[in-house]
Amino acid sequence: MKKELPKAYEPKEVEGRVYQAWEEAGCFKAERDPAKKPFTIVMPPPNVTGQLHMGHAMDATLQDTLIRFKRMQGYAALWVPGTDHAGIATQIKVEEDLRVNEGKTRYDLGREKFLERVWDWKNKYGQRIVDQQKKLGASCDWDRARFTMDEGLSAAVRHVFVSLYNKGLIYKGSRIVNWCPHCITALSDAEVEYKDKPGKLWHIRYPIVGEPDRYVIVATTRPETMLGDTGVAVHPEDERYADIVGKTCLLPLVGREIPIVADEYVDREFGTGCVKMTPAHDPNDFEVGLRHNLENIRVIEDDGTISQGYGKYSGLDRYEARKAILADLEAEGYLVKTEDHQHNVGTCYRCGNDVEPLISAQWFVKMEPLAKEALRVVRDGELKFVPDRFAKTYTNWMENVHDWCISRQLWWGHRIPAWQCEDCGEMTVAETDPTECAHCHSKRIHQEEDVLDTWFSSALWPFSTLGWPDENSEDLKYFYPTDVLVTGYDIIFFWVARMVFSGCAHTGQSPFHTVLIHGLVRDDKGRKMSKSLGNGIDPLEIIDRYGCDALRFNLISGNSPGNDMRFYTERCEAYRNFANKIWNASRFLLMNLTIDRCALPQRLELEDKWILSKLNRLVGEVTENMDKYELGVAAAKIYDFIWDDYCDWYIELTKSRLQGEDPAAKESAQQVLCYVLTQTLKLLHPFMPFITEEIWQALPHKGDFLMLQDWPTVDQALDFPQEEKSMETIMEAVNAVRTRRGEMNVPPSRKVGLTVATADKAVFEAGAPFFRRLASASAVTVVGVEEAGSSEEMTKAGMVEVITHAARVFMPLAELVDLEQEKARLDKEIAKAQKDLDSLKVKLDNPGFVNKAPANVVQAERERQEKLTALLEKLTQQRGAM
RNA sequence: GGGAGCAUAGCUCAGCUGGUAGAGCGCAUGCCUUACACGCAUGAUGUCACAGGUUCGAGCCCUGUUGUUCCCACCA
Repeated sequence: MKKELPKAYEPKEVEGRVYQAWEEAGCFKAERDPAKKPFTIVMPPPNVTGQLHMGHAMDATLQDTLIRFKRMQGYAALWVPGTDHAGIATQIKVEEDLRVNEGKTRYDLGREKFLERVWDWKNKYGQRIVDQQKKLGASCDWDRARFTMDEGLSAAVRHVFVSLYNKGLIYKGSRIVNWCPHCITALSDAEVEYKDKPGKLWHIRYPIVGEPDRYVIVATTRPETMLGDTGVAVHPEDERYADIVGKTCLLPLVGREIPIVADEYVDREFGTGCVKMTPAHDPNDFEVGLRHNLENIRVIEDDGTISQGYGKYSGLDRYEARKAILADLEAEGYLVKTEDHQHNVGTCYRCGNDVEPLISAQWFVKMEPLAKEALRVVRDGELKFVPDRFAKTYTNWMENVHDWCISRQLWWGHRIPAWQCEDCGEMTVAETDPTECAHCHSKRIHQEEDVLDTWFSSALWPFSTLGWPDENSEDLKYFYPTDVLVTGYDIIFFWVARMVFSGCAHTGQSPFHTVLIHGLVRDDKGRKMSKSLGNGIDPLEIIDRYGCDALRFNLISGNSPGNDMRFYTERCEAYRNFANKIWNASRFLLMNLTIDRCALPQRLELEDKWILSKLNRLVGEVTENMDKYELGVAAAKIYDFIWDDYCDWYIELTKSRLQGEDPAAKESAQQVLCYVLTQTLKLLHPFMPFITEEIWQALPHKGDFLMLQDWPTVDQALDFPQEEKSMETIMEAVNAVRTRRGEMNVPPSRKVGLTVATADKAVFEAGAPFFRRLASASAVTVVGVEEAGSSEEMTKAGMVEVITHAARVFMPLAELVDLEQEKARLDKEIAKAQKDLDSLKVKLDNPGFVNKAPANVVQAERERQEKLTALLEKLTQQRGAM
């Protein structure tokens, strides 16, 4: 049975091998089993050509921990992996590659050839992130891996598009949209990030037509848009301007005559109370324009340059044009003044450039009817957020959501399945490519050039990956709806919200019942990890240095759900040490192991009952914490149990048996050690899968893999509250002796005989061997309370006295005592006991407490009072003897 | 302009339904005690941001204040 393990745990040697063994044995495969309950998680699909970062690592670790836990609990646990085609991100990468290596643009290649390049790119790099996830120990069912542009998922996308279109929930229209002139595409509201930037507020004079020397002064942060001004607005109740409403003014530089209108939108207090209206380039102006029939004149092109027809400004970039226009306004005396002004600028979440609002023909999803159901499922508790405050974030967004712009002027993605007829102008929207116009049967139809927003396909992920829209899909029937969705709070709007309304709309139910939200992993200074800052920490590097288990433990413990965490490499070191601790505890057991079967012995010693009782409670608590998604708390409890209870105490307590002469005692110690370790490994496995599997394989076991073992359950027969207490009185005495020896600087090598005077003779007799090993005792004599001499007598006999609640312990070390120091220490101890006792007395004398507090709390305080009184008495006696 | 989070030991953070404040790292002292120096033992350090309130009892619940971070929102 004996198996040699290296002295220190070497994760690198273990992880790859263990993972391969799991994979080859099919441990990750989820089978549809009518006898089991399903438990499903779909992985947030990372960008197919992306690289694993710390955020992924945390996300995946949480999911893997949950799925392993449920799998061990006997669920048919399915974790669906996959990747996202990531429209803009991927297309930009390939375009960049094309530019750098061949000096070409995508237009040089043409749509078809370019898409071939992207697929090549995807095939080249698509496996990378999957391999990286495997390094994290992810127990996904890889055979079920999906890609958002797979045939099946594309069919789902198309099905949804057609269905929404037919219900009138998808439409095409000319609206003002967020446009990125750098990515040259429309964006959805969610893809715009607002940033506070310092800017200027320019005051410009617009002369009033027919009233020489009269003019209005408008204030603007974007003077270049004046080329597209088609009106000026004032507040209807603004007396300053009442008489000019209805008149027109002359647009400087352009010479266009534009109306002055009155609209509630205008804030009288801001600037001059006059606002220039550029309906084609400002969402508010657009709205005002609708109300007053203002013309929409687009002056900025898709690439951010000024349109033709504006003389020297045409062709200039919008910010170059701004400079030129300002210079001209100034030269011609139209610029009245310039103020500094802080304002909120929309930027593209991909490239960071300023978004240009402009009017464009785009496809939209009508949100209001969809949002209704998505709100209801949360309101009715069919969908819960953990922590629940994120439900509010979600609800708030959903209640105020605008129509979703889903068309993107890209090539990489799901092309919009709509064909426009050149003859009748109507759209034909169909699941299979049409050959003629559905309205006039003309063959002269052509498909829309645009593709769909990437999030349109990810919104279907929980069901499209399971075979939907095929209602006969067995996976869909069995595993859907899924259970928990794990993701960061940063994509609640992008993804979670859209999955929920999509699930509700297309499958009639919320795609999952719980959303577990985690925070961001930041660097050690609290900054977001980012490429531009170069402060990212590569999870693979950490794995390489400290092992996957240490990384996982770090990511799970020490933070609570929904809160950001700072990543400290030092903590990986701490958890590597923890892994090593377990490793060595196991090594110790294996070195002492003579049995080949691990079962609890008939006869249990005091210390066995103590550890078993503690283990039992651990099992209950950890399970409960896991059920409540308190993974960090669960992890901490296991950590403490293994290090403090099992290693620092229990292993030490068994040594006298293991190294003694009694074969039966030897064996029983092994049995309990082995049993407790095995159970603990099961509890730890979801958190630290590799080391636990590796050790378990070396221990006596039944079954093939730890990861497929049953999760431990609470066993009432292993509750030993009395023994726990007894053991604790011994531990208290051991600690007290250690402390005193420490204070007197007695080296551990100096062993002395101890005399223990106690009312619990049996307990301390049972515990006598522990004092030898744990408290440097050469011999232990246990006597009754009445058999020991008074403090005075014992001191005279050269004894040092140590007092605990349950015992007085004497050590013949009087010559080492510094009497003054000793007196001071005792005085301090007495004062503390007295103080505690006093406050206890106040408490217990308070009728409010005695009458209103729960009986068990009152009882506990009474017991404490008794114990403290006894302790104080003993201490006082000892002090008196000095 | 709305909304949310955070404020606990030198640092980073836990603290589950209110019942005598915890961990890791760091620090101090002593130990290579035949599982582990990636270790063992011992020790020091907290007006739980501030002010009120509820309660027999508050780090935890309520109100307000301050500081800080974030999200949402069409003020040019």
